[in-house]
Amino acid sequence: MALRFYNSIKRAKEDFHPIETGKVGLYTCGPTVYDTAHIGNFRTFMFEDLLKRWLLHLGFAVNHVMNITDVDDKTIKKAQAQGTSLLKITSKYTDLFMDDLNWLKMTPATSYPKATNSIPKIIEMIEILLDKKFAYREDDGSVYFNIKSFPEYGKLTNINLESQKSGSRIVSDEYDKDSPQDFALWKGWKKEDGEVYWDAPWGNGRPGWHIECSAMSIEALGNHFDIHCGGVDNMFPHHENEIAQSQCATDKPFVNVWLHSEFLMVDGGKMSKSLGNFYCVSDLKKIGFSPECIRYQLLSGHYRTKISFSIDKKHEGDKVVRRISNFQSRLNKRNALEFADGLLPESYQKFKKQMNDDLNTPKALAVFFSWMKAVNIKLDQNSITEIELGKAWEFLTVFDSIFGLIQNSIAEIPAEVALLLNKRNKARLENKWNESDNIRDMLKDMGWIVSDTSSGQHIKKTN
RNA sequence: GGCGUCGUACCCAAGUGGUUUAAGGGGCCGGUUUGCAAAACCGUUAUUCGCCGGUUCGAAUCCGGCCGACGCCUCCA
Repeated sequence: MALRFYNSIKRAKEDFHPIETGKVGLYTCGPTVYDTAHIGNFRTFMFEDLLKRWLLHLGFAVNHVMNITDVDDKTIKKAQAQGTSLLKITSKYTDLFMDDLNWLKMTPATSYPKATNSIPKIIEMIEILLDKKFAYREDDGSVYFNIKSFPEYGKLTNINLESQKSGSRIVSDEYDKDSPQDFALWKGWKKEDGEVYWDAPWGNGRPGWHIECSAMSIEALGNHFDIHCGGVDNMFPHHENEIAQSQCATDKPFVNVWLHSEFLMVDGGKMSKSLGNFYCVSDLKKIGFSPECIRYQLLSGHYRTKISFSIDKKHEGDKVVRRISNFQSRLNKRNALEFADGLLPESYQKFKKQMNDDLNTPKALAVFFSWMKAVNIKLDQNSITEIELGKAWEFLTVFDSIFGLIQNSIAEIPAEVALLLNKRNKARLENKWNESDNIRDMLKDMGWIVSDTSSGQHIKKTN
């Protein structure tokens, strides 16, 4: 089955054809680094990572660009509140973001351009828009995009401007605009901005809310590229505005495929900073979540449906991760790797079909689990052939290169714990069950759970 | 007010007209294994898809109505 995606702007699934054969230009809206990202933010980044991993698996050369928005109202406000520089704030939260990405086993983007490094391109684009009369200047040095000049405005989100309710934003807006829905390309310098400004032909100031994504994506991927991703909340106005300013500036179609991931819900509502109902990676780490467990929770629902995140589901993810990891060690014990020669089992074709169908991860996982069960039965019955072992190893390897659920990091075991384990092992060999059980209790009090498996003692940290 | 999504077992979650007399995961229960415990492995678990009506030879899947949940329209993944 051909690779298909649900293209938001078409509101339908369509076959994917890259502009340049074998290559994909992928732009994913990155974080605004004013605070720690929460797990809802990472749902989107995880989806984008999955998309990239799948494209890579299919053999595409992917140029993945994720921007870092390091100047806007919030970053400036935060820097002022903390009495520090914008750079200090943004580099702190950029570092934290990268640490979290890494911990969650996300594969790095090809590049992470920063808004503050793209000012020349931003200015260049605004100048073009001014020249072409798509934009206009105001007395305070700001520049606005005139949305009435772009007939296609609203195409992505099916928005009819006349029917929109006048929101509070318009009332409270401190800038002058011809039409309330026009958006800022450039915000003229104000006292509150302090040191934060750049020179532009029409006056000092800083980029508006959306232009940086257009500038960075076009700079890195060209005027017209394949895929642009983000969360559904970015559709309006962010992506709508990107389309308007980009197409008016370049006279080219901007993006072929728009992919939007749904929200992560918590307690029946969307997880968000403003509602205060969010978990950060560090919160989850503290209560014992592994990256694999989080990956499972975020990837086990389809990216276009709302999924609920819950602490109660930790057990579910843990168990799945354990089963798959255990499956790997079962295969390992049979030296499956030695028989692997690139052949894949039939189930892989089903798996591929599901992934190709708009990244249907729930179905792909179902295919994988059914297959794993069948192989487990053969392993139990000792009726598996060497060819099958090799194929199993290959499929498991492919599977994990996409989902990243196998836990191979063995926790650091403190010396005192290792000592007790040794002691217990000795006792067991001498059938001293009382001593063995006592040591197990001691370890439990210290926060370690020991299990006796056919391959010896297995130790795991409790939460 | 405008635009849009969803309602499937105890929980999560696929399936959008017949190959589904509804995937997969968790939980529960049962079995295998085991010094014990845990883990692992296997099996069982919805005649039914929010409610009502309609279309059809045939509907969870299409249409209409009702009820309920959620999202966007304002910075937000």
